[in-house]
Amino acid sequence: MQSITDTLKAKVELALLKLISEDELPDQLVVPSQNPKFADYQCNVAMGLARALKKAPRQIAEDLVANLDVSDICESVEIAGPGFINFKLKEDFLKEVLNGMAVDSRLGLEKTANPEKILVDFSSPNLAKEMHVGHLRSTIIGDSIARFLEFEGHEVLRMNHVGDWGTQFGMLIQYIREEMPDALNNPENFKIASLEEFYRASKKKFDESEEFANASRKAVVDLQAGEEKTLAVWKVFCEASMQHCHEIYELMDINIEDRGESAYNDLLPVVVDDLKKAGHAVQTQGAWGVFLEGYKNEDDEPLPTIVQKSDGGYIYATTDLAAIKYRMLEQKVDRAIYVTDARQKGHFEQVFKISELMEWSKPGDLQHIGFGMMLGKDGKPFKTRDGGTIKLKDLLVEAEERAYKLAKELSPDFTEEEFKAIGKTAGHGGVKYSDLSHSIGTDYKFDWDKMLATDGNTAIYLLMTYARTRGLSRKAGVDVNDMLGKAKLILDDPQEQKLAKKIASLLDIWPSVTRELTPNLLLSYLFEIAKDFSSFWNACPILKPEITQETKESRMLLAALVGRVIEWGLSMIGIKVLDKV
RNA sequence: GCGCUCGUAGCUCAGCUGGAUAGAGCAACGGACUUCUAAUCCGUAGGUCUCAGGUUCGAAUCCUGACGGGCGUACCA
Repeated sequence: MQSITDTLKAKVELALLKLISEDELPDQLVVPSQNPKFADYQCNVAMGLARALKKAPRQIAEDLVANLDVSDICESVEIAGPGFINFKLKEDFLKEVLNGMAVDSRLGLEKTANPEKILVDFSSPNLAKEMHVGHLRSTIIGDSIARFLEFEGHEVLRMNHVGDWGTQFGMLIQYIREEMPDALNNPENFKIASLEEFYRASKKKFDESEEFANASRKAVVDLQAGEEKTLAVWKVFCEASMQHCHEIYELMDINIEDRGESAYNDLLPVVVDDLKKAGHAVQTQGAWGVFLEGYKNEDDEPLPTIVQKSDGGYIYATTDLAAIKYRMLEQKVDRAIYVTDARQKGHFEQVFKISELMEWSKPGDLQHIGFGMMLGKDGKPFKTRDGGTIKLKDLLVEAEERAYKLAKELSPDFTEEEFKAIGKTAGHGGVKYSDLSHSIGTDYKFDWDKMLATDGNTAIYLLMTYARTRGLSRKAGVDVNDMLGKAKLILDDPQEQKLAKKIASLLDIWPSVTRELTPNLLLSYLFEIAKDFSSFWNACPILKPEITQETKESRMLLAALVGRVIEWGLSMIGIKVLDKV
């Protein structure tokens, strides 16, 4: 469906083309009015065109309006101030838009006209250790972006580029060899109770025993040489660790496909060879590196991106390049999006540039989305009381417990089953929501109390708003969704009008959310619609006896639309709604 | 040194492809419950958008420079 802005834009463009040529058209022809006092929508182009047209802005505005026919959708068009053109919407048109949204399973949001194959690289923990809060943002943001793109109609590959290779694995392999020989005979029964402890125990032995340390180093060599028995132990370990990860993914309702770094092992020498042959990689202080323009060291000398170490080993740039080559050339993806911590920005810039030099990708094919740090309430990195790393599992369990307790406290008459459902949804959902309600790029402070607050921009507030629409159905004895496509809208009360406009503006918000990949924009919209619904709820009775049948049905229809928008919107960040909260 | 990034209300944060009087939540203060779930709503107050220049009819937004914080700076990821 065309959004109201787009509908207006098309008409303004038509009128404007009578005054100027097509390549003189400004970018933003129509925008929603910032202050509803002025208008619903406004056009600000007259001021900008004054110089080019050598006319007073007000005159241009008048000429534009003279050529403009919006009588079917606008109640009034007024010129104000220096040359703002203000549009006031016709109620019938607003109703038309809402009715269109009501009967569409996608709320009027169209699929993309150009579906692409898009890879989203996210989560990507290191298998040597248990997942911790450091993996949270990548997992949550990546999943949400994948959901956006899937909803848009793209083919999305959700890839878990797990760290399953490297020197730290030697130690762990040797530990299994010595302490858990059973694992080798019965790999299917092998389970690591606590990865963290396992790592710590291995590390301890490594530090204490010279013999063990040497054996560990040997294990790395064996591993890289592809020695069969060592590979078998490694595999056992990786699978056990991966199982841990997927327990967490299941808790968080996240779908992702694993493909470890080790999958690119065979490609590493090939990639370096490619770079050498193309003349991009050159020898530098015993290593091989690519000198890119614009990278300098302290002495203003060119700085290379190392792709092969002086000892012949490969490093992360090599692995990432191999993955890019594989993804672009073999998997033939149109685009790849990397969701990692913002500190890796420089690294990806370099790797992307090298890929472009090799013509594996074009500018824009590869995108790095860097997120800021998750900090504690005090503004310092989020840690346990004694300064340790917080395990992701522990965080999720605590979130669930806190939400469960809160529900018990506030709605004591609910059933145990309902408490549990709220614990899970509001707990895990709250973690997702508090993360995604902030802009991705900047650091944000995590605060338990804020995450679980019943007011403000939180998951609970939205869940509760949705539950209200369900409660209304129960009370009325009729599902509000039955009104979709059936009831006739009446928008007499200011709160009804405000809410109706907010619902319609989804059609404007969503395209920029998917274009810019900004979950926080979607969530602040959902919060606004929930707020407007609450105001409406308080001002506009629905089931009171004095309410006419028509008004009742119209208001139930509005409630149904709000419910559907919230249900859909939360699903875009991986939260399922509940009938009772 | 160089590069990236941030600086907006007491606090947490939006807004940053330039538009009218800079927004929201929390906290503060004042109101509304024999309720359609008050886990809510209505209202009040709160600002030199770090600072200084510049571009522009118009700057929180773009440019330059300072100041302050965070991060990155060749063989870790």
